[in-house]
Amino acid sequence: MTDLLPKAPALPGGRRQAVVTIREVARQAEVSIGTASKALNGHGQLRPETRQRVILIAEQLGFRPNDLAQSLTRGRSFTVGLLTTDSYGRFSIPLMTGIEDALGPSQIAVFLCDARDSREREQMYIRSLLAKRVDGIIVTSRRTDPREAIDLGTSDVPVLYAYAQVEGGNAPCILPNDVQGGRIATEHLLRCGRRQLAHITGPMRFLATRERLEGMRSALAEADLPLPEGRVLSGPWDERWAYEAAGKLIDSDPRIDGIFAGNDQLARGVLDALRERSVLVPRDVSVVGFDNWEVIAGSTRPLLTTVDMDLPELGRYAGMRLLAMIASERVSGTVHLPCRLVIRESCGARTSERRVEEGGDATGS
Amino acid sequence: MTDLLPKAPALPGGRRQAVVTIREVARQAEVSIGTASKALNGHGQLRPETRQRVILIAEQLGFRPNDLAQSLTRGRSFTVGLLTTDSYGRFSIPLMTGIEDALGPSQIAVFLCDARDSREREQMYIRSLLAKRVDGIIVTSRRTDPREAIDLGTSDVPVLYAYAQVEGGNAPCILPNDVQGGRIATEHLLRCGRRQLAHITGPMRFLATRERLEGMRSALAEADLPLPEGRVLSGPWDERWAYEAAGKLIDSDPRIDGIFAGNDQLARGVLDALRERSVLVPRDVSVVGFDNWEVIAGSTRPLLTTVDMDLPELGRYAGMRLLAMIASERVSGTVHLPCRLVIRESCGARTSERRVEEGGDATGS
DNA sequence: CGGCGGCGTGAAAACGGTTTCTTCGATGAG
DNA sequence: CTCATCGAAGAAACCGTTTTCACGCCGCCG
Repeated sequence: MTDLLPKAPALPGGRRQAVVTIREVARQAEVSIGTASKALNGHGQLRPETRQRVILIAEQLGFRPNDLAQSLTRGRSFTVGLLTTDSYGRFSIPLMTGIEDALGPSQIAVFLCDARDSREREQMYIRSLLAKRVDGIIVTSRRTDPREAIDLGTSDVPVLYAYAQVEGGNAPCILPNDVQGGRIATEHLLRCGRRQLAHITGPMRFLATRERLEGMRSALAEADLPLPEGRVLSGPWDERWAYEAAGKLIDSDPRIDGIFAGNDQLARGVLDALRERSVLVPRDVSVVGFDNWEVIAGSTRPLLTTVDMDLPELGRYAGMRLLAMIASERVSGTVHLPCRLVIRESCGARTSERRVEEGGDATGS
Repeated sequence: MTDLLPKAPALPGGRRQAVVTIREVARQAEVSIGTASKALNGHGQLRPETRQRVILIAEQLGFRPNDLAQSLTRGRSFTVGLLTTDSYGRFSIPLMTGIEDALGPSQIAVFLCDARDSREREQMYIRSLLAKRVDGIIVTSRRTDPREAIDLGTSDVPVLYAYAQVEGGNAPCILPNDVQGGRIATEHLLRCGRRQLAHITGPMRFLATRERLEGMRSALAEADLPLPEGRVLSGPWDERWAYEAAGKLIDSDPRIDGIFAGNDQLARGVLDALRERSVLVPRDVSVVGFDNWEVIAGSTRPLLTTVDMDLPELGRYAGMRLLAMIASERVSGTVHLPCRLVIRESCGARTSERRVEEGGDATGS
C-alpha cells in the first residue's frame, strides 16, 4: 500500500518531490521507460502514434528530464564554469553575455564563480566545478596581466583564458588587442588634426598600460611625431590623480591639443581639469578614453570618445573556441581581438554621425 | 545510413575521462564499493585501519566524488540559482557575494544567470535550473519595483526574492529599507545644521524614488521643517540632467544649503553644478547621495557622503532565509533591511572620523 | 506453409555514487 | 558447548535517464 510512496529521500523535512519522472510518463502512456525515453528524444523507431502519445502525456505532466541523470549517462554536464576575480562584474558580466551567446545554441549553461582574488576560493571553485563535471572552464580576471595557470589536478577538462592570460606555456588565451586599441585612439586624435599629444595612464606595472602606450607610440612614429617623456604621465588608476596630473600638464605645457587617457576614469579626471581651466573640449583639446564604461563615458561633458574592447564579442569568440576544445580539437596559443573606437563628442567629430572605427583583424601569435 | 550517426556519443573524439571513480579506489584499497563509500563519508562501522587505507588511496588517486551521482541519490544538488536582470552586475555581484558567504558553510554553490530583461531568457533559465534540480532560486533585479512571480510550473522549489519583490502575494522578499535610507540621509543633513533642503531624484514611477522621498519627508516633518514642492526635482537617472537641474535650482533659490540626491550619479551631477557656480561643498551646501557606488562616490570632489544599502549583508540574509526554506521551514513576507550612511567629505563631517550611521533594526511587514 | 527480415517494443545494463540488508566470523554469556 | 550478539564487510537495490540488445509479431517470398 504505502510502498508506492517515494519514501522521502535525502530532503529533510517533508517537502514532496512533486517532480514527475520519466517513469510516471511511461506508466501513464502505457509504455516502457526505454520507449518513453526514445519517444521524447526522437531516437529509435517507434510508431508515430506511440511517440505522440508519450509526448502528449509528458507535456500534460510537465515532465522535465533530470539533468543530473542525463549528465551522468552522457558523461558530460552541458555546463561550463566561468571563473573570475573581477568582483565588480565590470569585465566578467559583459564577457559572460558573449559566452552565453556562443554556448546557448549548444544548450550549454554558464556558471559564474567569483573567486574574489583569493587563491583558496579559486581552488575551492575549481574543485567544485570539476566535481560537477563541467564540460569546460573559462578563466577571466580584472586585468590582462599574465597569471599562473589554474591547477586542475589530474583532470583534463578544457580550460581557456579570456581577458586573462597565462605566463609561459601556450594555453589558449583570448585577449583584447591593447596595442591596436592605443593605436586607433591615437590615430583618431591625429585625424582630428591634433599634433601635440599627451598620455595620462595607469601604473606601468600593468601590461595593458604598457601596451596601450606602445600602440600610441607606434601610431605617432608612423606620423613622424615624437612623444616626449614629459608627456607620458603614469599614476594610479584614479580619477583624482588624473585630474591633478592633467591640470599640471596643461599648465606647464599649454600647447598640448590632444590627450589619450589610459581608461575612462582617468579621462573623466582630465575633462574636469580642462573644464576648470576653461580649456574647451573638443575645441581646444581632444580627449580619448579607454574602456567605454557606459556609466562614465555616457555622462561626461562632453560625452567621451573612447576605445571599446568589445568584451561580449571577446566572450563569443572564447565560447566558440571552448566549444571546439570540448569537441576535442586541440586549441592553443594567444589570440588578440581588435578594439574599436566609439566616437562621441570629446574629439570634435560630428556627434550625429556616430560611427565606429574598426581596427585590424584578429591576429594569432 | 546516417541514421546511425545521431547517437552522438557523449564525448565526441577520444578524450579520455581521466577521472577516477570510487570503483577504482575500492579496487585498489581491496574493499567493496559500498565499504569505500562508507569509509570516505565517515558512515557505517569500519575498522579504523580500513577506513584510513581507503582514505589514503583516495587521496593518492585524487579522487573527487561525482557531484552528479551524489546529487542523484541525495535528491538535491547543493546548488542554488541566482536569477538576475541586472546586466551590469552593479547589484547582483555584491548580492551574490553575500549569498555565497551564507551558503558556503553548507557546501552550496551559487549559479548566476543573467536573464537580460528578457522574459523568454528568464523562463529558459528557470527551466534549466529546475532541470538541474537546484535546491532553491533567488530572484534579483536592477530595481526593487514589484514584479511578477516567476513561473515554476509544478515544481515546489523554494524561491526567494532579494533586492526584488513580488506584486501581491506573500512570497518571501528581502529589500533594503529605502524609507529609512532617505531618513538617515536627511537626518544627517539636519545634523550638519542644514535647514533649507532640496531633493534631486529619479522618476517617480520607481518605488525606490518614492520611498526615499518619503523617508526624507518624515525626517523633515519630525524636525518641523517643510519641503516645498519646488525643492523636489524628479527626472531621469541621468547625471547630466541632475547637473542642469541642480544648476537651475540653486540659481533660482540660493538659500538652499543641503541637497539629497536620489543616487550617486545624480549627486555627482549636483556636485559639478555647484562647483561651477563656486558654491563650495560642504562649506556652503551639503550633499548626500545614495548607493555608495565606489566608482562614483570614491572619486567625486569632495568625496561623497552617501547611503549604502549593504547589498552583501542583504545577500547574506537572503542566503540564511533560503537555507531555512530548503530545510522546509515556511518562510514568507517582506523584510526590510536597514541602510547605513557612509560619511565622507560632502557634508562637512570630519573625514578623519569616518563613521557609519546605523538605522533601525530589520522590520518585518 | 515455413523461414526471414523488418518493425515496434520491452528488458536490462550502464553511469557513479549511497544506503540498506545480509552474511560471516569471532566473541562472550549461560 | 551452544547460542545470542556484535563488529566488519560485502551484495544488492536505488536514484533517473540513455542505449544496447533481444524478442515477438507481421507480411513477404519461395
